[in-house]
Amino acid sequence: MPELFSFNLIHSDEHARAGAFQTAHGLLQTPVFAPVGTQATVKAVTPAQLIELGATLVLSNTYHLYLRPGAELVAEMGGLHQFMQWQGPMLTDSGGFQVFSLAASRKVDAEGVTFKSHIDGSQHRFTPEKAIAIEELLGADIIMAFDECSDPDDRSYVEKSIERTHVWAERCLKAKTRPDQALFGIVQGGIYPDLREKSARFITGLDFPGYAIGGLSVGETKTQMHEILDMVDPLLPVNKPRYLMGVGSPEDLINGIRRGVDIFDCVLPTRLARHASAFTSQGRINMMNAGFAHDTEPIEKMCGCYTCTTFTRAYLRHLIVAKEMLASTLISIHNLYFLVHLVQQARQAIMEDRFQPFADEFLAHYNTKRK
RNA sequence: GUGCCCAUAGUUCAAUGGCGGAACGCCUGACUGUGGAUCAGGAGGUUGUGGGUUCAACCCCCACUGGGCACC
Repeated sequence: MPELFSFNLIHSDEHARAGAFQTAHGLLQTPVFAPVGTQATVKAVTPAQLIELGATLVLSNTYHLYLRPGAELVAEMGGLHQFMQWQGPMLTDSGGFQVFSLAASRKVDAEGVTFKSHIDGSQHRFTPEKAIAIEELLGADIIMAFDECSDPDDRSYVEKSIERTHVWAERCLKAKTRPDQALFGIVQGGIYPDLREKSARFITGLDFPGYAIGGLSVGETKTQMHEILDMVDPLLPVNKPRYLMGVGSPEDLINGIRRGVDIFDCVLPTRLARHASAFTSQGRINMMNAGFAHDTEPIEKMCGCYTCTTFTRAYLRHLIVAKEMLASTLISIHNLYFLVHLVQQARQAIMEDRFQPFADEFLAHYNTKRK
């Protein structure tokens, strides 16, 4: 068994990488897409279904689990793996993003963030030390540093924000005590290349077993995202995994892998599924559309997922219109399978030195909505 | 059989003589380190039918059709 947290870069095809990251719950083949299970569940999907559709890494969330049911309770139940019955590699976000995107109100200072719960309005405070303590109680294999994800467009704020994030990163490292969890540092800097470079140099100067790129896919354009990824890529060490947080769409995964990203997570496939939108190789389709009422085809003909090998579009549309919860489950299974397999195919293409044509062909057929 | 009431968008209802609206539903779209939340846009009307009064009728009058209630 490889040393814990070792990253074996198995093969590269230009910037695209195929690797393997050793966690306490198994060897993680990269690139990899992680379904998001915010509240210790990937919404509408059971762990058995996650395994069947090919998921290998699941993300869960510090902010939510701290508020409900409480990190101590999860620890009492034997930790997050045992609690939610996911025995594979798991990752927890630090709560940095959620404090900024969900909390009713918040006050940031040099030491941490005071915020109000979106559930009951109660007041709480996260510091780097507190976030790490919670993540240690939860017990995921990869834990994230407590960072500030600010408005990517506000330069003067981003300047102050990355300074805070950098100090907090050091404090997270110092606060960490468990040897079986890999703490990843997070590069911030909004849409500003010079700030991204500054952040990347600082964060990679600290000894993390992996690095994340945060603060993207929060409203910037695709072009801006690609620019940042292109310039951050050479600043990150080749022998450690890179995690692009919160991304993404099928085209974002391909474009991220092309720029050296190893790990992705995103709520998109499951959220879209709950709103009846399904991925296909041609682009997204809305399964609620009246045109599918009599459609005897599966969502996608060549798809090997449980949903596509079993059910028609007409049936799925019926479930959606009737507001049956099975609709969410079946489309979630399809969307997750689609992304997990897209990334697995990308990995295979990298191994065989044909990633660029693979990526070009996929992007040529996939109808992208957002530019 | 007699009397009274009612009939407006797919549905439930507004509009009382002066440009026919709302809610829900329906049809589209959005959603990126998750609020199964939500948001945005669109279509939809010979105002039950036929007459009449009026410059002008969903609105007033008459008949008819259909529905409801009460009494025989």
